[in-house]
Amino acid sequence: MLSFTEENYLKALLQITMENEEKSAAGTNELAAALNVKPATATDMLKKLKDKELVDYQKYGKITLTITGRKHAIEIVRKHRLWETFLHKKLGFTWDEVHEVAEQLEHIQSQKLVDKLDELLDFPEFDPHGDIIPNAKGEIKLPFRKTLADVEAGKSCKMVAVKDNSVNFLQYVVKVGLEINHDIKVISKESYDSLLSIEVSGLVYSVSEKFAQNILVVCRFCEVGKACSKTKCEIK
Amino acid sequence: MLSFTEENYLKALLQITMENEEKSAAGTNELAAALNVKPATATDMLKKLKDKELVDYQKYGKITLTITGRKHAIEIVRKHRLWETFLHKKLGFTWDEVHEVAEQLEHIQSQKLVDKLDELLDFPEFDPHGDIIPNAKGEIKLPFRKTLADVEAGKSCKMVAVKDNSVNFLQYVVKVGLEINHDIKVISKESYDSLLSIEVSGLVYSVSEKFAQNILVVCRFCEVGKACSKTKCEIK
DNA sequence: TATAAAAGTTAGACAAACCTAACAAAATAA
DNA sequence: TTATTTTGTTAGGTTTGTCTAACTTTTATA
Repeated sequence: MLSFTEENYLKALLQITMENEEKSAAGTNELAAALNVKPATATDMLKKLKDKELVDYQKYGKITLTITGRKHAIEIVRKHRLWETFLHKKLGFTWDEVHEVAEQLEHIQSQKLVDKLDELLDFPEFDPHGDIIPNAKGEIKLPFRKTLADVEAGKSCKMVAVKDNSVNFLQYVVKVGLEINHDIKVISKESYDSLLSIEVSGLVYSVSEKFAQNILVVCRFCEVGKACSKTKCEIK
Repeated sequence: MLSFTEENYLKALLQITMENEEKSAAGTNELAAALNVKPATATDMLKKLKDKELVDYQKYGKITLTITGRKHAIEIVRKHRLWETFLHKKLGFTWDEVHEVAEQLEHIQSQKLVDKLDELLDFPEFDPHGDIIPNAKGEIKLPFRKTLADVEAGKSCKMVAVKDNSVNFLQYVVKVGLEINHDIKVISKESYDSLLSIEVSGLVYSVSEKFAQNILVVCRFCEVGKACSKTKCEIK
Protein backbone atom coordinates (compact mmCIF):
# COMPACT_ATOMS: atom_id res chain seq x y z
CA MET A 1 0.00 0.00 0.00
CA LEU A 2 1.35 3.38 -0.99
CA SER A 3 0.96 6.57 1.03
CA PHE A 4 -0.59 9.70 -0.50
CA THR A 5 2.88 11.21 -0.62
CA GLU A 6 4.42 8.26 -2.39
CA GLU A 7 1.59 8.33 -4.91
CA ASN A 8 2.24 12.00 -5.54
CA TYR A 9 5.92 11.36 -6.22
CA LEU A 10 5.12 8.63 -8.72
CA LYS A 11 2.54 10.78 -10.47
CA ALA A 12 4.96 13.70 -10.70
CA LEU A 13 7.63 11.43 -12.15
CA LEU A 14 5.22 10.13 -14.78
CA GLN A 15 4.22 13.65 -15.70
CA ILE A 16 7.81 14.84 -16.00
CA THR A 17 8.90 11.88 -18.09
CA MET A 18 5.89 12.22 -20.37
CA GLU A 19 6.16 15.97 -20.92
CA ASN A 20 7.70 15.46 -24.32
CA GLU A 21 8.85 12.53 -26.39
CA GLU A 22 12.62 13.02 -26.08
CA LYS A 23 12.74 13.31 -22.32
CA SER A 24 12.33 10.08 -20.44
CA ALA A 25 14.13 10.72 -17.16
CA ALA A 26 13.78 13.24 -14.37
CA GLY A 27 16.17 15.07 -12.04
CA THR A 28 15.92 15.60 -8.30
CA ASN A 29 15.43 19.39 -8.44
CA GLU A 30 12.85 19.08 -11.14
CA LEU A 31 10.91 16.52 -9.15
CA ALA A 32 11.17 18.55 -5.96
CA ALA A 33 9.92 21.65 -7.77
CA ALA A 34 6.95 19.76 -9.18
CA LEU A 35 5.96 18.64 -5.70
CA ASN A 36 6.75 21.89 -3.91
CA VAL A 37 9.30 20.34 -1.62
CA LYS A 38 13.05 20.90 -1.18
CA PRO A 39 15.50 18.76 -3.18
CA ALA A 40 16.73 17.17 0.05
CA THR A 41 13.25 15.87 0.73
CA ALA A 42 13.00 14.41 -2.75
CA THR A 43 16.34 12.63 -2.31
CA ASP A 44 15.03 10.98 0.87
CA MET A 45 11.88 9.83 -0.82
CA LEU A 46 13.74 8.56 -3.88
CA LYS A 47 15.74 6.22 -1.68
CA LYS A 48 12.51 4.91 -0.24
CA LEU A 49 10.91 4.47 -3.65
CA LYS A 50 14.04 2.73 -4.87
CA ASP A 51 13.87 0.28 -1.96
CA LYS A 52 10.27 -0.44 -2.93
CA GLU A 53 11.39 -0.96 -6.53
CA LEU A 54 9.14 1.77 -7.86
CA VAL A 55 11.92 3.87 -9.38
CA ASP A 56 15.29 3.22 -10.99
CA TYR A 57 17.72 5.60 -9.44
CA GLN A 58 21.23 5.95 -8.19
CA LYS A 59 23.12 8.78 -6.56
CA TYR A 60 23.58 11.73 -8.91
CA GLY A 61 21.89 9.75 -11.65
CA LYS A 62 18.70 10.29 -13.62
CA ILE A 63 15.39 9.01 -12.27
CA THR A 64 12.98 6.75 -14.14
CA LEU A 65 9.94 4.77 -13.09
CA THR A 66 10.12 0.97 -12.99
CA ILE A 67 7.35 -0.99 -14.70
CA THR A 68 5.56 -1.33 -11.37
CA GLY A 69 6.06 2.34 -10.53
CA ARG A 70 4.72 3.36 -13.90
CA LYS A 71 1.67 1.14 -13.50
CA HIS A 72 0.88 2.78 -10.17
CA ALA A 73 1.39 6.26 -11.60
CA ILE A 74 -0.89 5.60 -14.55
CA GLU A 75 -3.60 4.29 -12.23
CA ILE A 76 -3.42 7.53 -10.24
CA VAL A 77 -3.62 9.65 -13.38
CA ARG A 78 -6.54 7.52 -14.53
CA LYS A 79 -8.39 8.13 -11.29
CA HIS A 80 -7.57 11.84 -11.34
CA ARG A 81 -8.95 12.30 -14.81
CA LEU A 82 -12.03 10.16 -14.24
CA TRP A 83 -12.86 12.22 -11.15
CA GLU A 84 -12.35 15.44 -13.09
CA THR A 85 -14.74 14.17 -15.70
CA PHE A 86 -17.25 13.16 -13.05
CA LEU A 87 -17.09 16.55 -11.35
CA HIS A 88 -17.58 18.32 -14.66
CA LYS A 89 -20.17 16.09 -16.27
CA LYS A 90 -22.23 14.99 -13.28
CA LEU A 91 -21.82 17.79 -10.78
CA GLY A 92 -21.48 20.84 -13.01
CA PHE A 93 -17.99 21.89 -11.91
CA THR A 94 -16.23 24.24 -14.35
CA TRP A 95 -12.93 23.10 -15.84
CA ASP A 96 -10.90 25.38 -13.58
CA GLU A 97 -12.53 23.90 -10.46
CA VAL A 98 -12.01 20.21 -11.08
CA HIS A 99 -8.25 19.82 -10.65
CA GLU A 100 -7.98 20.79 -6.98
CA VAL A 101 -10.71 18.39 -5.86
CA ALA A 102 -9.44 15.59 -8.10
CA GLU A 103 -6.04 15.94 -6.42
CA GLN A 104 -7.75 14.67 -3.29
CA LEU A 105 -10.07 12.14 -4.90
CA GLU A 106 -7.31 10.43 -6.90
CA HIS A 107 -6.01 8.83 -3.68
CA ILE A 108 -9.22 6.99 -2.78
CA GLN A 109 -8.51 3.26 -2.74
CA SER A 110 -11.27 1.17 -4.25
CA GLN A 111 -10.98 -0.66 -7.52
CA LYS A 112 -14.72 -1.08 -7.66
CA LEU A 113 -15.22 2.66 -7.28
CA VAL A 114 -12.96 3.40 -10.24
CA ASP A 115 -14.62 0.78 -12.42
CA LYS A 116 -18.13 1.95 -11.57
CA LEU A 117 -17.22 5.59 -12.05
CA ASP A 118 -15.81 4.78 -15.46
CA GLU A 119 -19.04 2.98 -16.32
CA LEU A 120 -21.25 5.80 -14.99
CA LEU A 121 -19.37 8.21 -17.25
CA ASP A 122 -19.68 5.84 -20.19
CA PHE A 123 -15.94 5.12 -20.45
CA PRO A 124 -14.76 8.60 -21.37
CA GLU A 125 -11.61 9.06 -23.43
CA PHE A 126 -10.79 12.65 -22.48
CA ASP A 127 -11.05 14.71 -19.31
CA PRO A 128 -12.38 18.31 -19.22
CA HIS A 129 -8.94 19.65 -20.20
CA GLY A 130 -8.72 17.36 -23.21
CA ASP A 131 -6.19 15.05 -21.55
CA ILE A 132 -6.35 11.34 -22.36
CA ILE A 133 -7.79 9.12 -19.66
CA PRO A 134 -5.77 5.88 -19.45
CA ASN A 135 -8.11 2.90 -19.88
CA ALA A 136 -8.71 0.13 -17.33
CA LYS A 137 -5.69 -1.79 -18.65
CA GLY A 138 -3.45 1.22 -18.08
CA GLU A 139 -3.01 1.88 -21.77
CA ILE A 140 -2.57 5.43 -23.00
CA LYS A 141 -2.74 6.06 -26.72
CA LEU A 142 -0.97 9.36 -27.16
CA PRO A 143 -2.80 11.38 -29.76
CA PHE A 144 -1.09 13.48 -32.39
CA ARG A 145 -1.23 17.12 -31.36
CA LYS A 146 0.53 20.41 -32.04
CA THR A 147 0.50 23.59 -30.00
CA LEU A 148 -1.20 26.71 -31.28
CA ALA A 149 2.27 28.27 -31.43
CA ASP A 150 3.25 25.80 -34.14
CA VAL A 151 0.44 26.77 -36.49
CA GLU A 152 1.52 28.96 -39.41
CA ALA A 153 -0.07 32.32 -40.08
CA GLY A 154 -3.07 31.99 -42.33
CA LYS A 155 -3.78 28.40 -41.28
CA SER A 156 -6.66 27.15 -39.16
CA CYS A 157 -6.91 24.47 -36.48
CA LYS A 158 -9.18 23.01 -33.86
CA MET A 159 -8.46 23.26 -30.14
CA VAL A 160 -8.53 19.87 -28.42
CA ALA A 161 -6.76 20.35 -25.09
CA VAL A 162 -4.72 22.58 -22.80
CA LYS A 163 -1.25 21.85 -21.43
CA ASP A 164 -1.47 24.06 -18.35
CA ASN A 165 -4.18 23.07 -15.87
CA SER A 166 -3.80 26.02 -13.50
CA VAL A 167 -6.93 27.93 -12.50
CA ASN A 168 -5.33 31.13 -13.74
CA PHE A 169 -4.64 29.86 -17.22
CA LEU A 170 -7.98 28.08 -17.58
CA GLN A 171 -9.98 31.14 -16.63
CA TYR A 172 -7.93 33.20 -19.07
CA VAL A 173 -8.67 30.73 -21.86
CA VAL A 174 -12.38 31.15 -21.20
CA LYS A 175 -12.01 34.93 -21.20
CA VAL A 176 -10.38 34.81 -24.62
CA GLY A 177 -13.47 32.93 -25.82
CA LEU A 178 -11.63 29.68 -26.42
CA GLU A 179 -13.05 26.29 -25.68
CA ILE A 180 -12.30 22.68 -26.54
CA ASN A 181 -13.54 21.85 -30.07
CA HIS A 182 -13.56 25.48 -31.17
CA ASP A 183 -11.92 26.38 -34.45
CA ILE A 184 -9.08 28.87 -34.38
CA LYS A 185 -7.59 30.72 -37.33
CA VAL A 186 -4.13 32.20 -36.96
CA ILE A 187 -4.36 35.58 -38.64
CA SER A 188 -0.76 36.67 -38.15
CA LYS A 189 2.38 36.20 -36.09
CA GLU A 190 4.67 39.03 -35.04
CA SER A 191 8.23 38.03 -35.87
CA TYR A 192 9.62 40.23 -33.08
CA ASP A 193 7.79 38.77 -30.05
CA SER A 194 5.74 35.97 -31.62
CA LEU A 195 2.51 37.64 -30.57
CA LEU A 196 -0.34 35.82 -32.31
CA SER A 197 -3.43 37.33 -33.75
CA ILE A 198 -6.16 34.68 -33.74
CA GLU A 199 -9.75 34.51 -34.86
CA VAL A 200 -12.27 32.59 -32.79
CA SER A 201 -15.98 32.53 -33.63
CA GLY A 202 -15.56 35.62 -35.75
CA LEU A 203 -13.73 37.64 -33.10
CA VAL A 204 -10.04 38.54 -33.19
CA TYR A 205 -7.75 38.31 -30.15
CA SER A 206 -4.06 38.79 -29.45
CA VAL A 207 -2.33 36.11 -27.44
CA SER A 208 1.28 35.67 -26.33
CA GLU A 209 3.53 32.87 -27.47
CA LYS A 210 3.51 31.45 -23.94
CA PHE A 211 -0.26 31.26 -24.11
CA ALA A 212 -0.21 29.64 -27.55
CA GLN A 213 2.25 26.99 -26.35
CA ASN A 214 -0.33 25.82 -23.83
CA ILE A 215 -3.16 25.37 -26.30
CA LEU A 216 -3.12 21.99 -28.06
CA VAL A 217 -4.63 21.74 -31.51
CA VAL A 218 -5.24 19.39 -34.42
CA CYS A 219 -6.08 19.96 -38.05
CA ARG A 220 -9.75 20.84 -38.52
CA PHE A 221 -10.06 18.24 -41.27
CA CYS A 222 -8.11 15.40 -39.78
CA GLU A 223 -9.19 12.73 -37.40
CA VAL A 224 -8.45 13.57 -33.82
CA GLY A 225 -5.51 11.70 -32.44
CA LYS A 226 -3.85 10.60 -35.64
CA ALA A 227 -1.05 12.16 -37.62
CA CYS A 228 -2.76 13.57 -40.67
CA SER A 229 -1.58 12.77 -44.15
CA LYS A 230 -4.26 14.50 -46.15
CA THR A 231 -3.07 17.11 -48.60
CA LYS A 232 -5.48 19.66 -47.24
CA CYS A 233 -4.04 19.23 -43.71
CA GLU A 234 -2.97 22.59 -42.32
CA ILE A 235 -1.00 21.29 -39.34
CA LYS A 236 2.29 19.69 -40.29
CA MET B 1 -7.82 23.00 8.64
CA LEU B 2 -8.13 19.67 10.39
CA SER B 3 -6.05 16.59 9.60
CA PHE B 4 -7.71 13.29 8.69
CA THR B 5 -6.78 12.00 12.12
CA GLU B 6 -8.29 14.95 13.97
CA GLU B 7 -11.46 14.55 11.93
CA ASN B 8 -11.64 10.89 12.90
CA TYR B 9 -11.33 11.73 16.58
CA LEU B 10 -14.16 14.27 16.37
CA LYS B 11 -16.36 11.86 14.47
CA ALA B 12 -15.73 9.09 16.99
CA LEU B 13 -16.57 11.46 19.84
CA LEU B 14 -19.84 12.44 18.20
CA GLN B 15 -20.74 8.81 17.65
CA ILE B 16 -19.98 7.85 21.25
CA THR B 17 -21.92 10.76 22.73
CA MET B 18 -24.90 10.12 20.47
CA GLU B 19 -25.08 6.37 21.09
CA ASN B 20 -27.96 6.76 23.48
CA GLU B 21 -29.82 9.67 25.02
CA GLU B 22 -28.47 9.44 28.57
CA LYS B 23 -24.80 9.35 27.65
CA SER B 24 -23.35 12.66 26.58
CA ALA B 25 -19.66 12.31 27.44
CA ALA B 26 -16.90 9.93 26.42
CA GLY B 27 -13.90 8.38 28.16
CA THR B 28 -10.33 8.05 26.93
CA ASN B 29 -10.33 4.25 26.71
CA GLU B 30 -13.65 4.22 24.95
CA LEU B 31 -12.43 6.76 22.41
CA ALA B 32 -9.15 4.94 21.89
CA ALA B 33 -11.02 1.66 21.33
CA ALA B 34 -13.31 3.29 18.77
CA LEU B 35 -10.30 4.54 16.82
CA ASN B 36 -8.17 1.44 17.23
CA VAL B 37 -5.36 3.26 18.98
CA LYS B 38 -3.90 2.98 22.48
CA PRO B 39 -5.31 5.14 25.31
CA ALA B 40 -1.99 6.99 25.53
CA THR B 41 -2.38 8.09 21.93
CA ALA B 42 -5.89 9.34 22.59
CA THR B 43 -4.69 11.35 25.58
CA ASP B 44 -2.12 13.09 23.39
CA MET B 45 -4.66 13.94 20.75
CA LEU B 46 -7.19 15.16 23.32
CA LYS B 47 -4.70 17.76 24.53
CA LYS B 48 -4.29 18.93 20.97
CA LEU B 49 -8.03 19.08 20.33
CA LYS B 50 -8.49 20.94 23.61
CA ASP B 51 -5.91 23.54 22.54
CA LYS B 52 -7.85 23.97 19.31
CA GLU B 53 -11.04 24.35 21.35
CA LEU B 54 -12.73 21.43 19.68
CA VAL B 55 -13.29 19.42 22.86
CA ASP B 56 -13.97 20.20 26.51
CA TYR B 57 -11.64 18.06 28.54
CA GLN B 58 -9.46 18.00 31.56
CA LYS B 59 -7.18 15.40 33.06
CA TYR B 60 -9.06 12.36 34.27
CA GLY B 61 -12.32 14.05 33.33
CA LYS B 62 -15.03 13.21 30.84
CA ILE B 63 -14.76 14.36 27.23
CA THR B 64 -17.37 16.34 25.32
CA LEU B 65 -17.32 18.18 22.03
CA THR B 66 -17.46 21.98 21.98
CA ILE B 67 -20.00 23.66 19.71
CA THR B 68 -17.29 24.06 17.05
CA GLY B 69 -16.09 20.50 17.48
CA ARG B 70 -19.63 19.20 17.16
CA LYS B 71 -20.21 21.23 14.01
CA HIS B 72 -17.11 19.74 12.41
CA ALA B 73 -18.10 16.23 13.47
CA ILE B 74 -21.59 16.58 12.07
CA GLU B 75 -20.21 17.82 8.77
CA ILE B 76 -18.01 14.73 8.55
CA VAL B 77 -20.93 12.43 9.32
CA ARG B 78 -22.97 14.29 6.71
CA LYS B 79 -20.32 13.74 4.09
CA HIS B 80 -19.88 10.10 5.09
CA ARG B 81 -23.58 9.35 4.72
CA LEU B 82 -23.99 11.30 1.52
CA TRP B 83 -21.12 9.38 -0.01
CA GLU B 84 -22.62 6.09 1.17
CA THR B 85 -25.86 7.05 -0.47
CA PHE B 86 -24.06 8.01 -3.66
CA LEU B 87 -22.16 4.74 -3.80
CA HIS B 88 -25.34 2.77 -3.26
CA LYS B 89 -27.75 4.73 -5.44
CA LYS B 90 -25.52 5.84 -8.29
CA LEU B 91 -22.80 3.21 -8.42
CA GLY B 92 -24.63 0.08 -7.33
CA PHE B 93 -22.57 -0.69 -4.22
CA THR B 94 -24.28 -3.02 -1.76
CA TRP B 95 -24.91 -1.73 1.77
CA ASP B 96 -22.04 -3.74 3.21
CA GLU B 97 -19.58 -2.23 0.72
CA VAL B 98 -20.27 1.46 1.19
CA HIS B 99 -18.87 2.13 4.65
CA GLU B 100 -15.22 1.37 3.94
CA VAL B 101 -15.03 3.63 0.91
CA ALA B 102 -17.04 6.39 2.58
CA GLU B 103 -14.48 6.37 5.41
CA GLN B 104 -12.02 7.68 2.85
CA LEU B 105 -14.36 9.96 0.93
CA GLU B 106 -15.64 11.76 4.05
CA HIS B 107 -12.32 13.60 4.32
CA ILE B 108 -12.43 15.25 0.91
CA GLN B 109 -12.46 19.04 1.37
CA SER B 110 -14.82 20.83 -0.95
CA GLN B 111 -18.01 22.51 0.13
CA LYS B 112 -19.18 22.66 -3.45
CA LEU B 113 -18.69 18.92 -3.84
CA VAL B 114 -20.87 18.18 -0.81
CA ASP B 115 -23.61 20.57 -1.95
CA LYS B 116 -23.65 19.20 -5.48
CA LEU B 117 -23.61 15.61 -4.30
CA ASP B 118 -26.58 16.35 -2.04
CA GLU B 119 -28.38 17.87 -5.01
CA LEU B 120 -27.51 14.98 -7.34
CA LEU B 121 -29.00 12.58 -4.80
CA ASP B 122 -32.08 14.78 -4.41
CA PHE B 123 -31.36 15.73 -0.79
CA PRO B 124 -31.68 12.29 0.77
CA GLU B 125 -32.79 11.96 4.40
CA PHE B 126 -31.41 8.50 5.10
CA ASP B 127 -28.31 6.58 4.09
CA PRO B 128 -28.32 2.91 2.96
CA HIS B 129 -28.25 1.76 6.61
CA GLY B 130 -31.24 3.90 7.53
CA ASP B 131 -29.13 6.46 9.38
CA ILE B 132 -30.19 10.10 9.27
CA ILE B 133 -28.14 12.36 7.02
CA PRO B 134 -27.61 15.73 8.73
CA ASN B 135 -28.85 18.52 6.45
CA ALA B 136 -26.76 21.36 5.04
CA LYS B 137 -27.34 23.41 8.21
CA GLY B 138 -25.97 20.59 10.35
CA GLU B 139 -29.35 19.79 11.81
CA ILE B 140 -30.16 16.20 12.74
CA LYS B 141 -33.72 15.39 13.64
CA LEU B 142 -33.45 12.20 15.64
CA PRO B 143 -36.32 9.95 14.68
CA PHE B 144 -38.25 7.85 17.16
CA ARG B 145 -37.07 4.27 16.93
CA LYS B 146 -36.99 1.10 18.96
CA THR B 147 -34.85 -1.97 18.56
CA LEU B 148 -36.34 -5.26 17.46
CA ALA B 149 -35.43 -6.59 20.92
CA ASP B 150 -37.93 -4.16 22.46
CA VAL B 151 -40.87 -5.45 20.47
CA GLU B 152 -43.24 -7.70 22.43
CA ALA B 153 -44.11 -11.20 21.28
CA GLY B 154 -47.13 -11.18 18.98
CA LYS B 155 -46.53 -7.61 17.81
CA SER B 156 -45.35 -6.46 14.40
CA CYS B 157 -43.02 -3.70 13.29
CA LYS B 158 -41.21 -2.28 10.30
CA MET B 159 -37.42 -2.30 9.97
CA VAL B 160 -36.02 1.17 9.26
CA ALA B 161 -32.31 0.97 10.07
CA VAL B 162 -29.41 -1.00 11.52
CA LYS B 163 -27.22 0.04 14.44
CA ASP B 164 -24.17 -2.02 13.50
CA ASN B 165 -22.58 -1.10 10.17
CA SER B 166 -20.00 -3.89 10.05
CA VAL B 167 -19.75 -5.96 6.88
CA ASN B 168 -20.29 -9.08 8.94
CA PHE B 169 -23.55 -7.96 10.48
CA LEU B 170 -24.90 -6.43 7.28
CA GLN B 171 -24.31 -9.58 5.27
CA TYR B 172 -25.96 -11.62 8.02
CA VAL B 173 -29.02 -9.36 7.93
CA VAL B 174 -29.36 -9.99 4.21
CA LYS B 175 -28.99 -13.73 4.79
CA VAL B 176 -31.86 -13.67 7.28
CA GLY B 177 -33.99 -12.09 4.53
CA LEU B 178 -34.28 -8.75 6.28
CA GLU B 179 -34.16 -5.44 4.51
CA ILE B 180 -35.05 -1.82 5.28
CA ASN B 181 -38.82 -1.25 5.03
CA HIS B 182 -39.65 -4.92 5.49
CA ASP B 183 -42.30 -5.85 8.03
CA ILE B 184 -41.27 -8.14 10.86
CA LYS B 185 -43.59 -10.02 13.19
CA VAL B 186 -42.20 -11.21 16.52
CA ILE B 187 -43.67 -14.68 16.96
CA SER B 188 -42.15 -15.47 20.32
CA LYS B 189 -39.37 -14.67 22.73
CA GLU B 190 -37.54 -17.27 24.83
CA SER B 191 -37.45 -16.04 28.41
CA TYR B 192 -34.24 -18.01 29.09
CA ASP B 193 -31.93 -16.53 26.43
CA SER B 194 -34.18 -13.98 24.73
CA LEU B 195 -33.93 -15.83 21.44
CA LEU B 196 -36.49 -14.32 19.08
CA SER B 197 -38.60 -16.13 16.57
CA ILE B 198 -39.52 -13.68 13.81
CA GLU B 199 -41.57 -13.84 10.66
CA VAL B 200 -40.36 -11.99 7.57
CA SER B 201 -42.18 -12.25 4.23
CA GLY B 202 -43.91 -15.41 5.41
CA LEU B 203 -40.72 -17.16 6.53
CA VAL B 204 -39.76 -17.79 10.16
CA TYR B 205 -36.23 -17.23 11.51
CA SER B 206 -34.54 -17.43 14.88
CA VAL B 207 -32.31 -14.52 15.85
CA SER B 208 -30.31 -13.77 18.98
CA GLU B 209 -30.99 -10.86 21.31
CA LYS B 210 -27.69 -9.29 20.23
CA PHE B 211 -28.88 -9.38 16.64
CA ALA B 212 -32.28 -7.92 17.55
CA GLN B 213 -30.65 -5.05 19.44
CA ASN B 214 -28.99 -3.96 16.21
CA ILE B 215 -32.16 -3.83 14.14
CA LEU B 216 -34.06 -0.54 14.47
CA VAL B 217 -37.80 -0.58 13.94
CA VAL B 218 -40.92 1.58 14.04
CA CYS B 219 -44.61 0.80 14.23
CA ARG B 220 -46.00 -0.37 10.90
CA PHE B 221 -48.91 2.06 11.22
CA CYS B 222 -47.12 5.09 12.55
CA GLU B 223 -45.31 7.79 10.70
CA VAL B 224 -41.61 7.17 10.48
CA GLY B 225 -39.61 9.31 12.81
CA LYS B 226 -42.29 10.37 15.23
CA ALA B 227 -43.35 8.92 18.56
CA CYS B 228 -46.67 7.27 17.81
CA SER B 229 -49.75 7.98 19.84
CA LYS B 230 -52.26 5.95 17.93
CA THR B 231 -54.12 3.31 19.86
CA LYS B 232 -53.29 0.68 17.33
CA CYS B 233 -49.56 1.38 17.73
CA GLU B 234 -47.70 -1.81 18.54
CA ILE B 235 -44.40 -0.23 19.54
CA LYS B 236 -44.51 1.56 22.87
C1' DT C 1 -12.79 2.07 54.38
C1' DA C 2 -8.97 -0.31 52.64
C1' DT C 3 -7.66 -2.38 48.61
C1' DA C 4 -7.92 -4.12 44.09
C1' DA C 5 -9.27 -3.14 39.48
C1' DA C 6 -10.12 -0.03 35.87
C1' DA C 7 -9.27 4.16 33.65
C1' DG C 8 -6.21 7.60 32.38
C1' DT C 9 -1.54 10.01 32.09
C1' DT C 10 3.43 10.69 31.46
C1' DA C 11 7.89 9.79 29.58
C1' DG C 12 10.60 8.24 26.14
C1' DA C 13 10.93 6.16 21.44
C1' DC C 14 9.94 5.61 16.56
C1' DA C 15 8.57 6.30 11.52
C1' DA C 16 7.08 9.41 7.93
C1' DA C 17 7.65 13.54 5.65
C1' DC C 18 9.38 17.62 5.85
C1' DC C 19 13.10 21.35 6.76
C1' DT C 20 18.03 24.02 6.80
C1' DA C 21 22.86 24.22 6.34
C1' DA C 22 26.90 22.32 4.77
C1' DC C 23 29.04 19.66 1.49
C1' DA C 24 30.09 16.85 -2.88
C1' DA C 25 29.62 15.81 -7.70
C1' DA C 26 28.61 17.02 -12.38
C1' DA C 27 27.99 20.22 -15.95
C1' DT C 28 29.16 24.48 -18.02
C1' DA C 29 31.92 28.36 -19.10
C1' DA C 30 36.07 30.99 -19.13
C1' DT D 1 41.65 22.64 -18.01
C1' DT D 2 40.61 25.14 -14.29
C1' DA D 3 36.91 27.78 -12.17
C1' DT D 4 32.21 28.58 -11.46
C1' DT D 5 27.55 27.39 -11.43
C1' DT D 6 24.13 24.01 -11.13
C1' DT D 7 22.58 19.90 -9.30
C1' DG D 8 22.22 16.59 -5.87
C1' DT D 9 23.40 14.49 -1.17
C1' DT D 10 24.23 14.19 3.81
C1' DA D 11 23.63 15.28 8.53
C1' DG D 12 20.93 16.79 11.96
C1' DG D 13 16.49 18.71 13.45
C1' DT D 14 11.03 19.29 13.63
C1' DT D 15 6.15 17.82 13.68
C1' DT D 16 2.46 14.47 13.60
C1' DG D 17 0.66 10.43 15.09
C1' DT D 18 1.71 6.38 16.86
C1' DC D 19 3.74 2.96 20.39
C1' DT D 20 5.31 0.61 25.23
C1' DA D 21 6.20 0.76 29.97
C1' DA D 22 5.71 2.82 34.19
C1' DC D 23 2.99 5.56 36.96
C1' DT D 24 -1.29 8.03 38.97
C1' DT D 25 -6.02 8.80 39.76
C1' DT D 26 -10.65 7.26 40.11
C1' DT D 27 -14.03 3.79 40.77
C1' DA D 28 -15.66 -0.50 42.38
C1' DT D 29 -15.47 -4.29 45.56
C1' DA D 30 -14.69 -6.91 49.53
